[in-house]
Amino acid sequence: MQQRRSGKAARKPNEQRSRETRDALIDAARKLFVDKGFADTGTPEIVRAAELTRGALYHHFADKTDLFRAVVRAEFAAVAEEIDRAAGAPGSALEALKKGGDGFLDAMSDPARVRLVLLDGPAVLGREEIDEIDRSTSGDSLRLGLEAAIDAGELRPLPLDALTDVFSALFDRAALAIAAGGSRAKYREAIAALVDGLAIVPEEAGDPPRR
Amino acid sequence: MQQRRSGKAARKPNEQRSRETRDALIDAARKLFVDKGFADTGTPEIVRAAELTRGALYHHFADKTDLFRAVVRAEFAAVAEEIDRAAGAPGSALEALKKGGDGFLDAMSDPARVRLVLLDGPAVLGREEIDEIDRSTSGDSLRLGLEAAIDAGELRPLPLDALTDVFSALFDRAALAIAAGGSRAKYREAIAALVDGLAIVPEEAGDPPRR
DNA sequence: GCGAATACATACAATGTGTATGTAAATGAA
DNA sequence: TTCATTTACATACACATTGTATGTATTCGC
Repeated sequence: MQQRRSGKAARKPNEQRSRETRDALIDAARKLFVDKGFADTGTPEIVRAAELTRGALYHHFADKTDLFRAVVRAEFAAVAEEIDRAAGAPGSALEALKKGGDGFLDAMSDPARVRLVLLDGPAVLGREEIDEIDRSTSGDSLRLGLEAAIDAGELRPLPLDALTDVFSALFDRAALAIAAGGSRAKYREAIAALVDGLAIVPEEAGDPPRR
Repeated sequence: MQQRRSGKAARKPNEQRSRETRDALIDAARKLFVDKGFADTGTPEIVRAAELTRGALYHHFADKTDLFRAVVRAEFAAVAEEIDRAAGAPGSALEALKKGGDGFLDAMSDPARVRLVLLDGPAVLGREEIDEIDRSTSGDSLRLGLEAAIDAGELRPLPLDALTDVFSALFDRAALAIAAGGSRAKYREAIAALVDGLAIVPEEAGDPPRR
């Protein structure tokens, strides 16, 4: 016989082993980063939780920040997926925007996620990198939605960059506030009012929307 | 003769000495926190820049975070002062809001300040404490402005908490984007459009504002 | 089956944080 | 004035954490 199969639980192929180790580290780190923040979480604690050693961590990640990066990326990916799944049928461009916004707030209903994506993320990785991650995962769907609405003549034409950014800020803050105990209904109302305010009402339709 | 006045540069009274030391620490820390971030700035570096020792730092501040807190508080105070100074004559409630917004963006035109107040601040001290500092310094002027505009019938009635928060987010993001090189004019236009969208147009005035 | 690469574990060096302790000058009461 | 106390630091230290260097067992590719 070869050295394998000697009763001692054979090792898994490298690829699977690596993936499992990485995932274990990311999972453990996510929990700790969320509970105590990036700065107050040490690598010894992370590997203890993952039942590994720091050697494994520094083999798979360049440093602690790089592990955090992986955690945040995974979180963004999960958010994007949830939003996509909740997107549903198109309808009007404005409707799509609204749906997307709701999807975002749903996806962000987890305070842990909010902390990672909106608080520690930008501070640790920098806004620049966070924006890049955002674009690469959620596919710039907000910008596209706004552009479509403007092109469809449903929304007043405004600088797209700024508008996108400003709406993104709106939703981010709403998510932050809701995670902190704020009333989701009130934030939805406020945001809806802002969107409606930018909507172009068909000439003869009379009054602007009242609700 | 007494031991004083022996040519060796007498020490200053305690109060003044303390104030100068604290200020020196805060100044040095501010510069470093801005340049390299909170986490990557060590206390040895700070005291070296301030030409003091860590003993002085830990005498005046509970820990590194407490020093950061002092830096951020000073920054908020400076912002509030600038805004107040730029406030000028009242005019309509909506005008006051606009003035306040411009004042904020002016005060926030320093990227260093943006980083302290909008990036590292919330991450290090927590959003809760930052909000409290904000309220205690800028005196909740945004909320009051919005409330006044609503009461004056110039703005659609919406949940004040959420509206305040959402507008605050708008301005914060604009400041962030402008500090990162974005076009101030575009953000002003986008925000102005949002405000106008919420404005109540007098019954007979006809079209909603176009610009 | 064998050399090379992979996936770790262990040991180590450097740095930073907070604390304990020591000291000189300022303060305040007698 | 004197002297005890408090203030404002400086110095020394104990501890934790980070990243790196090194060692080792498998697995991979030929």
